[in-house]
Amino acid sequence: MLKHALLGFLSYGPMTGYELKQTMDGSTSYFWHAKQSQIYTTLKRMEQDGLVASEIEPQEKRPDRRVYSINPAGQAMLREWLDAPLLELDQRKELFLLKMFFSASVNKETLLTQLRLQRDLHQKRGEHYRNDVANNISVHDREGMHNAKDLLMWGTTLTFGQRYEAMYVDWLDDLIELVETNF
Amino acid sequence: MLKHALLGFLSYGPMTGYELKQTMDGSTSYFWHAKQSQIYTTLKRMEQDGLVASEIEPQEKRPDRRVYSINPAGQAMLREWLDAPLLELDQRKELFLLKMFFSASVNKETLLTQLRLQRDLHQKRGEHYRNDVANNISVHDREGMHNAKDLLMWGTTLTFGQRYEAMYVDWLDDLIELVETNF
DNA sequence: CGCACCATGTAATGCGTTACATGATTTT
DNA sequence: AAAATCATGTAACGCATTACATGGTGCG
Repeated sequence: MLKHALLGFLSYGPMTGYELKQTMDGSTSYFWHAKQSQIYTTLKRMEQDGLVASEIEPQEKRPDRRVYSINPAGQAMLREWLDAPLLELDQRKELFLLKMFFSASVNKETLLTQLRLQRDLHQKRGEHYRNDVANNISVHDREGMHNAKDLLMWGTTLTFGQRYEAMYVDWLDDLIELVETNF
Repeated sequence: MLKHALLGFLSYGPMTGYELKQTMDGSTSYFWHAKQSQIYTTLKRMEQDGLVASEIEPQEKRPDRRVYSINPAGQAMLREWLDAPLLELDQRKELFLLKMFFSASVNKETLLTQLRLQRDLHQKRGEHYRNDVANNISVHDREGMHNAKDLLMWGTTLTFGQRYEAMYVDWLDDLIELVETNF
């Protein structure tokens, strides 16, 4: 749920909706993302529910900023969420696998085109993690605003992303070979 | 989208909403699932849109069955969907990773409990794929109603599921060790 | 006797996306 | 001169979940 992600980020310090969007895009985006519009509406609702507070910070030459900060109720909810174990795995949805499941009747070349494109996309995303995201984390490191545990947890989710993409590419390579010889 | 999954299954032959739910649970559920209620409402909408047709099959001692079959418009839509390549990766959402991202402040033992539980769940799901789902596919094999290509594609999605769970368990093992020594 | 299975659906709510709406400043 | 960035939001729509509602059959 977006609410928890926003509480998590706001626990590091006050931020605007705009900044939250950017921060998410540069960190959790490969396992949690949201559109600008959803962030704004969710923050508004969270304020009504007393989880966060906002203050308008006037600016010249730039639109005014609405800066949100977490308040005690929000902090309590974040803590509760973090402490509660996930008792069940969420069922995933992977459109590409669904397509493959039903693709026996697809023309060989059409299928190979799709598989190679998909391979390319996962390859690129894997590289993106190794470069951009890793870089982003080390920037926060140098800022010295976060402790070693934070960096460990951020790094570990990044590792997950890399391994996931590597596994995906391997699987696609195997499937491409299978289709080339068996279709 | 559920619509495509339903069209895919109905392309194998007519089925009721109830049977579609069961079939999905026993095959695509680890990359595409739906609740009974959603299946019924979606089928209804698809019939209004002219993608499928339904006929009521009266039964004694059992509630009447509403049997759906795919019609030409549905077949065309399925074909179109299968032939169109996915140009972008869908952004995933993985609640557990989000939690880990913000878990630096969580108590060591609480965190380890969560990690071990999660490891257990993924381990079990991996086994489930190796047993139940694989078995399900070989049943369809013996029925002789599907060709070699179908079985190849079904098997390959199953392989994906197994590798995914194996990767997940490995990652959790590494993280557990990291937390044990560094927290 | 109780539980699982067969079999269908509707209503309310929640989460998320797309489209709409504005407009100045800074970078290429 | 055009595009990206800064900065905010609302409205309509779509997909999915949860809860509600019903009731007979078969098995242990």
